[in-house]
Amino acid sequence: MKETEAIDALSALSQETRLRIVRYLVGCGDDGAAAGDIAENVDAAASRASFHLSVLEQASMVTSERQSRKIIYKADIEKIGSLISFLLNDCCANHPDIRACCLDRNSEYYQQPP
Amino acid sequence: MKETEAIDALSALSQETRLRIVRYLVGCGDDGAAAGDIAENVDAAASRASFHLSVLEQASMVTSERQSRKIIYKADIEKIGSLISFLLNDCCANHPDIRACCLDRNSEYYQQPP
DNA sequence: TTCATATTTCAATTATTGTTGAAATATTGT
DNA sequence: ACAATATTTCAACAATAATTGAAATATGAA
Repeated sequence: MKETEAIDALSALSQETRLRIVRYLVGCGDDGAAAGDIAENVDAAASRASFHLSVLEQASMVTSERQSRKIIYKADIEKIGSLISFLLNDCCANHPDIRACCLDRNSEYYQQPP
Repeated sequence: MKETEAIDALSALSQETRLRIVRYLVGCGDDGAAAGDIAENVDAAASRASFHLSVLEQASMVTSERQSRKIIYKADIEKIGSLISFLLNDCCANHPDIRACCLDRNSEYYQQPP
């Protein structure tokens, strides 16, 4: 992920309504959710949700696809991961103390350091 | 880290000059760098660097302390880690695919999942 | 005290972002 | 074709953020 993409992504996530949308969509998993459903769940007018969804899509944090009348949005898990990777590696030079903060001791990926 | 703090942190990092400042300060490690040194290194006027440093400090991404004439800024490694934790855990519900993106296979903490 | 250095604060300006409701577009069912 | 549903686009406005250069503040040295 390039710096400009990362800035767009960070900027997209730095807004309450949009952060709520992402949280909701991550929870929806691969089913995603329709724009109207999202608007209702984050308690925003349709036009407002639509605007914020377009910002998130611009920043590649979500994808959209029309399914008959509805437009289904999904969190773009890989791109969100890339952003976190960017923060860890590019931006923070893979700093070991920053990395340590992020490891979840309950994750199956975690191993006590030697 | 609370949502409002996370939004402040994301917002602070979503700006080119500020991202450069953080990158530079992470590179400076525990020595930190003086405001003037930072301004020069990110190629910004003193007042502009000062403004952006205050935004970063507000958001707890950096700390400052006066050392005689100079004001030394340091990256707040722990808080930056908390932000990444927030993205991984709170915001993204500890989604395994997002977490996988972020784990560095060369890290001593990494273990192949069972 | 006076001067030089380091940094911040301020006001003015410009640029970007967010909100609202109404109108426009796209799709489906009758 | 018409009506109903789902969503986006638009224009107007309000709010926030960024840049600039000049002036103010703090520190240390002669």
